[in-house]
Amino acid sequence: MISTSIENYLKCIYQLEEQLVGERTDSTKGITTGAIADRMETQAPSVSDMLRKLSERGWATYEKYQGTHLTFEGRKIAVDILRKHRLWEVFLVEKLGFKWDEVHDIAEQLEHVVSEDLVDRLDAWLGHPQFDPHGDPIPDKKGVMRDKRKKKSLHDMQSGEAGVLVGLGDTSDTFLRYLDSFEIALGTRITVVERFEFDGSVRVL
Amino acid sequence: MISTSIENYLKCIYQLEEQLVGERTDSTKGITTGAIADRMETQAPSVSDMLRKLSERGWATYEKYQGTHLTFEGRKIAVDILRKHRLWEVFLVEKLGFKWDEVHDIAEQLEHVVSEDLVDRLDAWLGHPQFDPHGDPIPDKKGVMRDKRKKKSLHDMQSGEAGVLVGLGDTSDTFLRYLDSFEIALGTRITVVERFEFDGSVRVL
DNA sequence: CTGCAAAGTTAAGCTCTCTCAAAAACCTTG
DNA sequence: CAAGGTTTTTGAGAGAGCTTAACTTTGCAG
Repeated sequence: MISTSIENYLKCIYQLEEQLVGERTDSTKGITTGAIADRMETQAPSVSDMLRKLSERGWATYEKYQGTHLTFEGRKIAVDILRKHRLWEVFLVEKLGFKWDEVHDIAEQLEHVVSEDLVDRLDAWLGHPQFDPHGDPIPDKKGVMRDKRKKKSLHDMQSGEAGVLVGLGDTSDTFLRYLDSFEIALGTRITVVERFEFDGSVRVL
Repeated sequence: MISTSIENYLKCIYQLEEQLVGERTDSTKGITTGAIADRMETQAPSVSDMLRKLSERGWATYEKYQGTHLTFEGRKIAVDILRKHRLWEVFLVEKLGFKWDEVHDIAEQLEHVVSEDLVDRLDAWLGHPQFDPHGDPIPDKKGVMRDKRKKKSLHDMQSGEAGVLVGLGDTSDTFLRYLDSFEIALGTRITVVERFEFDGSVRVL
């Protein structure tokens, strides 16, 4: 039996690893205890404890002071949780009419419901959606994400360049509501008007 | 914060109390520790522990060796869980196409998801259903069940009497599958053909 | 290359919920 | 109405997951 807590740790580590892919990094060291503790809003000792347990169970590699990496098995579990999370988000927004900034906490609970049959049916009934309401790709049953869109970060765009918003780096409620207030949503066409080099922010249209 | 465990105990006690209403009973003693332990498939000491905790929190009355009764507050929580359980069952059967004997375990998990908004939207989206797939009434937001049908137990029917199946006493998977094998479902018209007094069973058509 | 601050780990202890064993209360029956 | 059997409670303890405090390792700055 995999506890909810373990599922959350695996998901967290997975997402931190994903995040690193985008950044230039040495990656000699794994995901650090501190990074995990920050993201999970818990204390470092809890993380140390859990990392030991995860490596005992074969879901993560872990050497003291060296951080952690998910194993293949661990990644499989994490991706499955992510799949459930994002499918439920689609359900909440498309069927129940929630706004995209309201669904995270609920999906966080629903993602831990255990039933392969349920997930399969939900997926099929929703029409095998490829992206969740925040534009994040939804892995298929085998854990494969087919993200066919060419994504480009706003920071890497030049003045005058245009594109369509397909995803977000920060999906916090406050940021989502901030975007809502400008009527910016997934699918909104955006043109970069001005770049402020001093802090990397941009003004868009 | 109400734990999943507490929710399950409250629901269990509620259902045992409901069950007693139908039976002629002295009811001087409350719901017994043993009955709860049986139904929850746990040990009696766990139940004693929990009853103490429930009464401390004001959700049940409890005197040693005298069994327990839910307070008004406790009953409110139990009914709310039941509402969620049954709404999710409707969802699983009507939207995702599960069979009525497959949904119990999943609903058992979904019922613990916490979000008032979610339940309200689910209820509205399903069209405020009055009954779950097993024919049990779904309480409204205020906890009121409006079960307008006149129910009669099979055991109380005479030979030759007919009626429509609207609910079940036993909703175990095995019993539901047994009924399925005879193509008996909610809404099926049933006529009592024969009564076997020796064990109270009946043959129906 | 050394010393010190930051990061990480170990240790001790808390809560929750469970179990098994033993003691206590209850109740039925002769 | 007492004796025995059943039910319930108490007690001791385990495992998961958390916290704080104390200690260790790391790695950067001088």
